[in-house]
Amino acid sequence: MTLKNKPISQQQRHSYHHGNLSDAIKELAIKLIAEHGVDGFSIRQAAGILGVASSAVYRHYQDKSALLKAICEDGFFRLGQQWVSLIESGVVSMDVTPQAMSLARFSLGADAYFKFATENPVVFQLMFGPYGTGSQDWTLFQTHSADHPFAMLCKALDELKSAGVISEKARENAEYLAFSMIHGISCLAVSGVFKEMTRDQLWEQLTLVKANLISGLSNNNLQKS
Amino acid sequence: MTLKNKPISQQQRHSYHHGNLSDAIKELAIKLIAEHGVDGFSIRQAAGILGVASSAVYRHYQDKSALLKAICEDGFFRLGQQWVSLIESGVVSMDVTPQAMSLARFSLGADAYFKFATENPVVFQLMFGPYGTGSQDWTLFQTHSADHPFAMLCKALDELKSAGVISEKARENAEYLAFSMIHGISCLAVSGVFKEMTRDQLWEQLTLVKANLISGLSNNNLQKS
DNA sequence: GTTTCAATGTGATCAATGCTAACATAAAAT
DNA sequence: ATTTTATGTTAGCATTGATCACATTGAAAC
Repeated sequence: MTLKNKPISQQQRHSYHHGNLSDAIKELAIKLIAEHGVDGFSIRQAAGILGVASSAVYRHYQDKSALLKAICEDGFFRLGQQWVSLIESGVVSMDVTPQAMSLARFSLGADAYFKFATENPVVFQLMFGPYGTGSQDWTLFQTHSADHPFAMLCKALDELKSAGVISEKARENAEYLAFSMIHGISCLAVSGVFKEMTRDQLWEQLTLVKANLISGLSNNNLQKS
Repeated sequence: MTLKNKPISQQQRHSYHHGNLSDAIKELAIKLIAEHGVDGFSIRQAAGILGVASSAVYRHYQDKSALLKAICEDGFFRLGQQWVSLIESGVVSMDVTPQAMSLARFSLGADAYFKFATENPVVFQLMFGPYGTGSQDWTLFQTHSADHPFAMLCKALDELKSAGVISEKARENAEYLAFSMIHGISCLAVSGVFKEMTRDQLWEQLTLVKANLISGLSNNNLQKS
């Protein structure tokens, strides 16, 4: 996602060059996929809506899967951003214990993840589908960069350990455990399984998951099956 | 999935009628999707491999999405079957407490879910994708039937409650909590996020999830965030 | 046993799609 | 001003999903 941010142009362009086709097609693709599903989406149709020849798209993306993968990359980036911004926006009262602080920050991070998933269902599903983490070249889920969602989760868990909420032993291997749970509820919320729940009921389920996770981690009796 | 089970015929048929096209195309579709992705799969190619005109497929499925949905239906059915069979195969020693018994049965159920997902990644991803739970007509995830995976999960939780492993309060709303966790780990295992883990490491993660879930549920301190 | 008919498979065909190639234009670099 | 690079256009090919009229089969009805 570059910095130029022209909105999807209702106003038709009159110049030969579109000006921001690379971003515009990603934005439009998300909208169209939401309406007609991922394989109801065609580059030709999207290009037509943008008033551009379909072949122009191939100047920006090698093929259809490259376009979808780019959307996934944006998704991971935005998810990371929102995780940070929600955590930082939440730290207003300063007279809290380190324990409560680390818990609140962990909770807000999970909220950000869940919020992103439910507000961007198309992108979220793409991110963990064949064009995202399922794709061959493994650049999307590199956890090394500090602003990656997974790295943030690890950091939140570290804080819980430092604050003494969870033990050192519980901290080990807690990453994938916590990730599984937060991802699981987000996944189901987006998949249609929770179709009949209200928004509030969905968030209530997330609350249960978070509470259960922390409770289990602080108990630290992780005996084998 | 009907009962006739001709294997994918290497031996070419010589009769005008294929005999079991309806099943054969489903079986082949799963194989081809595993190789070339869901939108690299074409009815024409599959029909060609089966030595049949592509139009013949449309005698059995209204369109491509109907075929994929049928695969999802089979998936839910088989998952239910395997859940039952794994549970029942595991109950050999009879001199155990009801607590241990209910725990073991719950654990085996979760194992069956995870096993199905990792052994049938294509079907599992389809099941919770646009053609499965994400499809419009809501027949796939009707939890009413007793042999449905979700119904079995509920039953396993009931047993935990009856055996006194978890409290009545913990039992409330535990369905979606437990489902989220078991589904979450299965989902990630299949999505490619855990690409670098060995099979044993994957199962270790599942063990952690199960332990954390039970631990949290038996603590029952589900305070709101 | 013949007839009838529903189930299943065939071949031709259409519009839409992914993608490429050769060419055109604008913007940027020199 | 000229050249180069980025971006867009038109035409076109091969493949696909889907439908049509027609062919073949097997089994039920007679």
